[in-house]
Amino acid sequence: MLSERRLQVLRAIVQDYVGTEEPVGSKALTERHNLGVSPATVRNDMAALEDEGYIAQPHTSAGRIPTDKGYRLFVDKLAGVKPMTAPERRAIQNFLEGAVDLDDVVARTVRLLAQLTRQVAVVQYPSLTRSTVRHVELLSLAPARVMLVLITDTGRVEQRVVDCPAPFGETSLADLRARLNSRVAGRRFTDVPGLVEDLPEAFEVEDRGTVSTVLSTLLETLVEENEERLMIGGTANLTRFSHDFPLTIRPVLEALEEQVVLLKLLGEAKDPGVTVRIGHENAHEGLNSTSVVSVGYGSGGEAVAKLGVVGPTRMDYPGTMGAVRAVARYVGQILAES
Amino acid sequence: MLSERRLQVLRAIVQDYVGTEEPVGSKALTERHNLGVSPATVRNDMAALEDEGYIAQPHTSAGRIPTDKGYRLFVDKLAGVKPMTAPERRAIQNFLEGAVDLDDVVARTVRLLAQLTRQVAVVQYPSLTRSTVRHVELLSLAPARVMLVLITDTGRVEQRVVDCPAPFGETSLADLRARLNSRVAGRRFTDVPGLVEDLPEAFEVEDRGTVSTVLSTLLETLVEENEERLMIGGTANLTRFSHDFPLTIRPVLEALEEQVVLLKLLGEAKDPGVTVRIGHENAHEGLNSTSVVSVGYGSGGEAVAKLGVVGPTRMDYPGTMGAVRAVARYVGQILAES
DNA sequence: GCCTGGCACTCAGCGTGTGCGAGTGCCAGA
DNA sequence: TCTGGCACTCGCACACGCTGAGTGCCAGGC
Repeated sequence: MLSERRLQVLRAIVQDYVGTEEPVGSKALTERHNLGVSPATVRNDMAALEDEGYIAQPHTSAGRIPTDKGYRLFVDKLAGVKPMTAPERRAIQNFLEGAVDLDDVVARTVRLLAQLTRQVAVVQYPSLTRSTVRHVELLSLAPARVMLVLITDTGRVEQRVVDCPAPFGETSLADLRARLNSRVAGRRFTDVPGLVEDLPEAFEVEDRGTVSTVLSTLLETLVEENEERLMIGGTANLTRFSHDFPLTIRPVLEALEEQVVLLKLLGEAKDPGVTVRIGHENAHEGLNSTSVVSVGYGSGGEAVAKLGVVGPTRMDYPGTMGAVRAVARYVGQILAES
Repeated sequence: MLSERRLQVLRAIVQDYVGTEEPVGSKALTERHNLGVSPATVRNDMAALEDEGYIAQPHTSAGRIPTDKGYRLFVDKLAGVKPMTAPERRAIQNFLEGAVDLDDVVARTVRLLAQLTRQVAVVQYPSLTRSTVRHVELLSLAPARVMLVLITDTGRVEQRVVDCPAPFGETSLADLRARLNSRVAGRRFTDVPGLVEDLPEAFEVEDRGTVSTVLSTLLETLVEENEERLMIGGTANLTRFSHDFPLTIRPVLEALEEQVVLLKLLGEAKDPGVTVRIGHENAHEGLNSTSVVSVGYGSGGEAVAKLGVVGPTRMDYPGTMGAVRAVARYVGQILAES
């Protein structure tokens, strides 16, 4: 177990390193933080911290920098979440309130997060697993062609064109529309399959094929929608660090282009609160020199999707976590209102 | 007017520079291209080309590199468009044919372009100015709340929630839906305003306010939709050139995040064919060291939107133009089919 | 037992100096 | 008009030495 002072030293190292972006030595530490001890003592503490793997030297005769493990300890034990100031909170709220539709909410959130944290922002579209169906609309495009429009309570609209096995009359269509809505409107996506199972039986034999086709398309859409989309922004912020890790920017950009990677990244975070994954804790290789700060957000109490930022391991964790948490809260509010 | 040989020399310089990314000298030129003259002669030609502003020296005692003006001449007079090979064309077609909806088409196109050209790809969503309305759907969410869903022939779906000034009954809603669709279905966006102008008059006085509100929201949506969205990909390719212009990557990334800038960029290209904007020809400062190759695409003969790539001025113009043109063609085909 | 000051050591970074070589411009001759 | 030759320029790579920040270790003090 590390002594209290050694933890202080580690905290000071992390803070200084995040600020200066340069390895920090024992003398500088005692000067900038009043630890009440001499550099020599700090050196001993540093040696101990290095033995334990919390800090490392880039090369002999250089200062120390925190390791992933050091950051982890810092985040877990040494630093809290820095709350946003009241003006900042107001600014967030104002900015988000101008949104006109879901796309706009997500786009604004991305820009906001990127600006606040000066890092790369990633926002997942609200998921539909927890969502409910607001309305299902069926339109006849041609005798044997139906357009299916699904409207969710999160404001998403999805459409599919269905080719029917047989012509389908307007009255049958209206009938199906009415029956469908009375059963699934207001219900959760996950419940829909069970609710419509026996629906074809209510129709004439010649229409049953079409009804089944429409229903299976609907179920398909529900599932597909679950494969989330996401939006990303602020990649220009990556270049702020390019002088430190110019060769790392490449794989990071590549990873950020792979939606699958990002979805996994966000998905891994299971905590109810803000989750931080540091350096090698990220499964994806290209992101081994970055940290991901993410959190779930949702319209009710429940999280329906995630958002977060990607930045260098050397980031201002308390501030970033505060910003991410605050943005998530306000996005949740906005979604609940609309 | 430049002599034929001098044009040859310019072409050779551009080709070599694109290939090697290093300033090219007179000796290397005569060795790699059989121009039939000695390096000394080439030097004289180079001096002339430099006087005219087609090439420049990064510093004394270095080889020459093409200027923006040089590239311009190269693109206009010295190089054609390199057509795709048959296997490449097949690959493009196969890749695009797997798309399930409009989002998917655009997403695939971006990835395809980025891969083919190994540069940053930008694809504008198909514009709606030329589009027609397939269907307008109205749903009652609450007594004084209506959801408006607009479905276009390009497969786009847009929705807006309308707060009505007064409660609006189901029958009135059905009436409005029917009248609206009979007037605008199949019509062009631009024609819609004139077609619905007198529609409120057909309704009872107490409903007219609501009808007007719904109609103006519809018109708003049509206009807003015109403010195009776009998708971008392949930014990781920028890093391939970072060793040449490490300080330029920042403004480029920033410019690429500004949708407005990109839309302007694509919008500027007026030619029916492939348009190339080189270096300082781009209005935006951040893109002064890049070239933009763009082209319109559309489902019929008409171009409904644009797509293109952004890369360093030192790019393989014939190949890039070929790829851009080919992709645009196939995307047009796909859109026409669906 | 822990902290402190002192001391010798290490080593990245920086500025200077030097040689190399690619490339140039110019000129006289074919 | 082209060519070969020649002197010149200058960026680049490498070697060298210095400096200073930082370290580890140790003996002495509280």
